[in-house]
Amino acid sequence: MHSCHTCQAPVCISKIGIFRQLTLSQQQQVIANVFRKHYKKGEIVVSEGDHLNKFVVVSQGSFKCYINHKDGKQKTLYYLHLGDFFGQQSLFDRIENPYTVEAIEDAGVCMIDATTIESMISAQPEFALSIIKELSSKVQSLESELSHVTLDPLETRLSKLLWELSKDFGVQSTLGMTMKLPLTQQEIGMRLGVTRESVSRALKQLERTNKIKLYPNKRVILL
Amino acid sequence: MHSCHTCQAPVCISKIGIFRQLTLSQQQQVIANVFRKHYKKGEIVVSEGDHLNKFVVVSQGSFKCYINHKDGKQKTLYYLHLGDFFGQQSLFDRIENPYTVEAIEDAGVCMIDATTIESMISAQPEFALSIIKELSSKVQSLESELSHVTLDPLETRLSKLLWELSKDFGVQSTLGMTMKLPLTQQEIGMRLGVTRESVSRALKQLERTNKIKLYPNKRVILL
DNA sequence: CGTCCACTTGACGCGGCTCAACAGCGGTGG
DNA sequence: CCACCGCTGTTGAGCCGCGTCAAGTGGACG
Repeated sequence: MHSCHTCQAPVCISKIGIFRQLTLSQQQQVIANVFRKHYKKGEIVVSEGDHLNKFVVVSQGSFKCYINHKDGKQKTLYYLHLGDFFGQQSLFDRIENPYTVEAIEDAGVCMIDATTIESMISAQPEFALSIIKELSSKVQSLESELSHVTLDPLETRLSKLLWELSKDFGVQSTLGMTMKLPLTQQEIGMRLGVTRESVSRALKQLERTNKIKLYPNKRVILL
Repeated sequence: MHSCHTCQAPVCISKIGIFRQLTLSQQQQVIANVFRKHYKKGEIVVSEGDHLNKFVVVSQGSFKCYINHKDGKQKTLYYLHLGDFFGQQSLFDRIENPYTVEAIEDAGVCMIDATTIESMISAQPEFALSIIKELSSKVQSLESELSHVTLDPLETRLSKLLWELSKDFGVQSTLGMTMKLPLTQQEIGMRLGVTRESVSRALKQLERTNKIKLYPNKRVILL
C-alpha cells in the first residue's frame, strides 16, 4: 500500500471531500491510480490553452485560477484549497484548459487520468454523486457572482468578499469580526475585476461609513 | 407504456441529451418516473427563494432564467432549450432556488423527484456521466462569461453574443452571416447586464465600424 | 387610424480606470 | 549595517463608459 508523504497517513485521501464517501478499498484503488505532484509558490500547474487531460484534486496548500487578458489584465476566477478540484472539462472533450492554475504557496495535487476517473465514476455511484454535488455548487456560486458583478457596485461586492473571507480567516471579538487580510489589495482587485486603487478607495469608503475599521498590518474589523 | 403528447412518439425522451445514451428500458424507466408539465408564455416555473426539490428537463419550447435585483433590475443568466436542465442544486441541499425560471413561449418540462434522480444516477453510470458532462460545460461557459464581463467592453461582448446567436439563428450568405434577431434590445441588455439604450448605441457603433450591418425588422448581417 | 412598444438620440452625472506622485515596509546585496 | 529596490498602499486629477432621464421616431397591430 502507498503511504502519503504529505500527511503521513496511509489514506490521507479520506480528508478530501469527493473521496470521503468511498469505502476503504475504493480509496485504495484511487491511491493506486493517483499521480502526485508538488509545486512551490508561483509554479504553474497548467496554462490557458494547454491540454491537461487530467482530473486534478488539491491535496495540500492553495492555488489560484485566473484568465489572462490581452492588455495584461487578469481575472482571478477562484482560489482552490484542500479537496477542491479542476480539470473536469478535459474528461470528455479534448478541450483547451480555459484558465491558468498557479500555486500561491507550497502545495500539492493528486492527478488522475481521464480514463481512470471515468471508470471510477462508472463503478462507484457515490463518487459520481459527490462530483455532481461539487459541480452543482460551483455552478451556483458562479451564477451568483455573475449576477453580483453586473448588478452591484464595487463597495457592496467588496463588503461581501470580506465577510466570506472572515468565515475562513476571521475571529469573533467583542467589537466585531476581526481578521488579518489574507490577500493584498492587488489580489482583491483581480478577484473582483477592478484595479488596486479602486480597492483602496472602496475600503476607505467602507471605513468612513462605519462598516469596517482598518488597522495597520492588513487587520480589519467588520462591524 | 406512456406515450408523449408533445412529440407523439413513445420515447421522445431519446431526443434529450442527458437521456439519449440510456438503453430503451432505462428510458422507459425515466418515463415512468417523470411528471410532465406545460407552461404558456410568461408563466413561472419557480421563483427565486422557492424550494422546488425537483430535477427539471426542458422537453419543449424555451425558458429564461434570471435574478431579480432590489431596484427592479434583472440579470438574465441563460436561456434553456430542449434538453437543458436545472434544479441540480436541490438534489442534495434543501436549498432555495437561486433564480426565477419563466417560459418565453409555450413550453413543457419533465420533472423528476430528487430521490428518483439520485437512484437513477446510482443505477446508471452513463446517466451520471452525461450530467457531469453537462455541468462541466455549464461551469466552463459561466467562467468564460464572468471573465468577459469584467474585462471586455460592451461592444466586444455584444459582438460575441451576436456570433453565438448566429450559430442557431443565422444563415450564411454571400455578404456574411445573416440573421433575424431573436431577442429585443431590452432582452439583449438584460443578458449582458446593461441598459437597452447602451445596446442600441453599441449596435450603431458596430455598424459604424463595419462589423455589422443593420436592416429593418431586426435583421442583421455580421461581417 | 390611433395606440403601444421597440428603438433612437441627446444631455448630463457618476463610478471606476489611468496616470502620476509619494510614503511605508521588507528583503537583499555590497 | 546601511543603502537600495521592489512591492503595497494612498491620494489626487482627469477621462471615459455606461446609467439615467427625457424627448422623439417608426413599425406592428387592433
